[in-house]
Amino acid sequence: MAWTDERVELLKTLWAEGLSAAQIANKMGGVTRNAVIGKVHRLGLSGRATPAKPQRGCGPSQEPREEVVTVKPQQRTEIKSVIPEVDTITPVVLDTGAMTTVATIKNNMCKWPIGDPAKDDFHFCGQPASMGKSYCTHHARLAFQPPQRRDRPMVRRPASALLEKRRAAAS
DNA sequence: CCCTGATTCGC
DNA sequence: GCGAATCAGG
Repeated sequence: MAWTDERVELLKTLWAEGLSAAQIANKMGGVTRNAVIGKVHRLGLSGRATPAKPQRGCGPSQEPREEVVTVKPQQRTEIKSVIPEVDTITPVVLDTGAMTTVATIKNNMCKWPIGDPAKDDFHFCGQPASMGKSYCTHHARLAFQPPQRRDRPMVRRPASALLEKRRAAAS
């Protein structure tokens, strides 16, 4: 599938529309999200309302986009009661929106570090973690990111036959 | 595990 | 120019 004038136009439209690369790819068909992203970059139109994108390394310039967000009085469910007894030491009972410090951390609590360990506001996630686990379900997936192919030094796709095969499968 | 965009670089 | 593989992150 080639990038015809029409397809490029559609791509730009959908991209401006706020659709993700995958969604665009699915909508257009014949292309993968990678193709879409690649094309988007080549067209020079990247990063629109893209959240979470602090540029590789450490982006120096960050748009001070200050927007007034409506504060929603999120009603918290009573999950606090789930937290079992606090045997042994730890007289500190900071829970109500407070933080879980190294002193209050329990075996069944997520040990995902939050904040700067050098600062005193450093604490842990503290969310319920599976028995024997160190993190909650959300942080566990971050901690155990599946090994993403590290055989080759970088990109190395020599077998063109394999490419054709994958292409066919994708199409 | 799902997902997002960003980047590299053989083709 | 293209886009798969990979990276980096939510």
